[in-house]
Amino acid sequence: MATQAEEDYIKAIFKITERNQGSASTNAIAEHLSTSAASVTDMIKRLAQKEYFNYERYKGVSLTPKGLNLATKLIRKHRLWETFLVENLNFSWDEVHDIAEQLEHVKSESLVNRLDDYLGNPKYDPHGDPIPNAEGKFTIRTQFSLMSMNKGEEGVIVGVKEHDKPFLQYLDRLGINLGTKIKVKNFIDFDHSREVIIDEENSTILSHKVCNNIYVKKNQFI
Amino acid sequence: MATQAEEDYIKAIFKITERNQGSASTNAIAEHLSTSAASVTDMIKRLAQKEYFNYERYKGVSLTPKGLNLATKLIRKHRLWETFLVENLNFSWDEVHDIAEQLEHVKSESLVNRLDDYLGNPKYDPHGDPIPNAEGKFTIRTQFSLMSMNKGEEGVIVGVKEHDKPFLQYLDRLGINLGTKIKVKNFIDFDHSREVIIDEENSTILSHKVCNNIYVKKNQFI
DNA sequence: TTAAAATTTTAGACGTGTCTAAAAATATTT
DNA sequence: AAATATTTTTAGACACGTCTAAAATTTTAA
Repeated sequence: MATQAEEDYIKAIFKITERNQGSASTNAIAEHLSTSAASVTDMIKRLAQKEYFNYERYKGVSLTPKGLNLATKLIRKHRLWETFLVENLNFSWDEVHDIAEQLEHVKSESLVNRLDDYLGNPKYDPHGDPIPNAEGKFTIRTQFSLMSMNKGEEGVIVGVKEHDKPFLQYLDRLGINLGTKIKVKNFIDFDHSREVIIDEENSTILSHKVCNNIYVKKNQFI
Repeated sequence: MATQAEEDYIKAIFKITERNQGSASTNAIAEHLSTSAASVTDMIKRLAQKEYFNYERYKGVSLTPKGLNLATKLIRKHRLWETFLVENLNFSWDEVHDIAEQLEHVKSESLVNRLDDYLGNPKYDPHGDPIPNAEGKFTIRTQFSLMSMNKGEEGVIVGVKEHDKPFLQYLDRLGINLGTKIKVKNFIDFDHSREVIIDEENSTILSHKVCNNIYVKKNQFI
């Protein structure tokens, strides 16, 4: 049974290799976990011995099937708890990360499966991220960054890339949530920002960085 | 912020001093936590320094107000989570202890308070134990052990002393739960067991030990 | 292609929480 | 009150997870 620290490493490597396919570098892991590269090397060696990682000196690490399996379970738990916190306990989407980070380490297969049922087997969490089912499979939705939309196009917000608290609070203030309708009104070439219309009402400017962090589903009618 | 291990010690001392008022002995703590007396001494010294305990060599330990405050919070969390597991996720009362033991270490004031509200601010958990409120106060009910009832008397089950899994499962098989009506039909003097009538239907024999572990409220009409 | 920069690993140390074996203190018996 | 038994503490060790400083390796730049 993996310790909490071990689980944190496994999740970190999952998150890192999720995007830049391949292997996670020592430095990337250290940054992700706010620890030193030396600690990461130590830990990696232990976990490689426990067969969670493929590891070769100076070459970074990737998850073995065993590691991937555990990572998926952790992601499942994390996202189900986030859903519970938002849907049932009325937390807002920027408050749930740290609590779910603790709850995901609670060990009980039946707990997570009953929670899943209690929530109605949701497919996406409050940030729009897919929730793996009990077999570890999850639904991938065709989604695009808001940046990739053309002038005049319309879409619905389905997720965010960063779960950074101030970022989510900023979106809240703009009235942007999952399910919010959004239309690109204008490109501002100078700084690559966009003028958008939110829910067919307010017009506002979203920076290049913000647009890159918002996922939309195009041409969807509610 | 107390670690998980520290919290376990604080709760153990609370539980021990709850009954035999006064102080908890090193050995009692060791047994409660399934560890060695030497480890307990080590740990006690650290925690006394952190002002959770009053401690004097060879004299046992008791909780300071600071320690009592933390213990009460842990009890509150434990019992609220047990209630959630039974009421919302349909666990039975013998399955919830180990899971709640993990959940009680999750640190978030707002989580526990929102959970409390979500559950409708329950006063008692699924074992009939009182749940401290946000201020640490809890309702003590006038309750008696089943053993103290006279022949012919009637009462309602309001709690159990031991939370031992096989014991709770045994009660389940007999149809005994919180709220179950029970009437003492006969004393069996030979072994101090009792013949009782459960919910005005089945008659059965309960041993001296079992009767001592069941709490009833007498003369209560539903 | 060699030097400089960045990354990664090793070495050695530390705090937490645990252990066993032995010593010290307390409690119980006789 | 002395001997014995029990409880508690100390001493010394170890695994986990962390750290800093220095060495080794790889990558980048000149």
